[in-house]
Amino acid sequence: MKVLTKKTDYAIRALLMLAAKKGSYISTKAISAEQDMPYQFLRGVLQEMIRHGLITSKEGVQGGFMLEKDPDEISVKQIIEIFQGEVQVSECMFRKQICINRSRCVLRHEIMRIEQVVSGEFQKITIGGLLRKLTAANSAKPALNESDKSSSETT
Amino acid sequence: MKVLTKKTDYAIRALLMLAAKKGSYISTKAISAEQDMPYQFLRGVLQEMIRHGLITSKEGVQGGFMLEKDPDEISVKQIIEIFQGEVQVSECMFRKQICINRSRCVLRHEIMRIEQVVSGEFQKITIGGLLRKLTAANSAKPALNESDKSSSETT
DNA sequence: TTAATTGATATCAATTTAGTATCAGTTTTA
DNA sequence: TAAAACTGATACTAAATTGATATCAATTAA
Repeated sequence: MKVLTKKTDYAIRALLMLAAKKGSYISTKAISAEQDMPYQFLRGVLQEMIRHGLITSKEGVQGGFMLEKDPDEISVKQIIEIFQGEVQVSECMFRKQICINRSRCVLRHEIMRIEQVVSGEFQKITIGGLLRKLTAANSAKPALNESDKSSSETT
Repeated sequence: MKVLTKKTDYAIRALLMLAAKKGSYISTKAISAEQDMPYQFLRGVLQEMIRHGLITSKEGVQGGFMLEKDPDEISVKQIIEIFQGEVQVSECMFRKQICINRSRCVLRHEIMRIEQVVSGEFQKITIGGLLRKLTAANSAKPALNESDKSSSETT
């Protein structure tokens, strides 16, 4: 059970970069190089975020993307919803067919409770919040955007 | 973002039926008919659960499947793990590559916290618990396994 | 012996996910 | 003004996952 897709992951990390340099344009090339994401794929992700009003762009040389919204107003939940759709359980089975039998209903009720929990947790996490943690981590340790194998838990 | 796949859904509901008639064998045919699940697909799901020791089977006429474990010892988390793998975030990116850069690490930390929350919620829900809710619902309202459009919220 | 059943596979189609390629248009700058 | 560095908009592809079907062998009860 995988929670985040690549698109969501790339989107969040791109937004973190844009938030860190709010007010200036950063090119797809710069983001993809620094964050190690496939260039063309990232372009698609960024364009999708323009459509959703999270960022703006400037064409041509010195162009790129810039954060549009307040980082504290962008939640991970919003980003997930853009790239993976609403946090929900089993699409059709609980929504379209509307509770076929009791065991489905009982199960559905419990699952929907979890849906709320998960959704709420993702809403709590914002780009602004993540960025502050990121900056705090950076000031504690010298390396800024380099590889960091010291804090690696394999989990 | 879909939480449960069909396999997990079918598995849970099949287990609920087996738990309700613990000690006796129920055939795939009976389960698939009552719960409206595709016969061959369900067979695969049931066989997978045998391999994981949740149920046992008896071949031949009057054969079928029987619950092996205590319903209170079977959590939805276990079932998800059988059919969808461990509740985790973005496989490779946080595990295999072990924290490539800081933004990934910070994000990972938050996501892993949610992972714990979600996982914990799924662990709380057991077949036994669901069954009790199911029975309580059934005694409140007459219909046992029939369609139930009265308690339908479209969400 | 036959019908009902599971065991074990093999196969398939649709969807989703991840990624690549291309061409047109825009803007800076040399 | 022309080239280079960009985005906009699509079209395409490959691989993985999901959901489902089909088949044949073995087993068991009646």
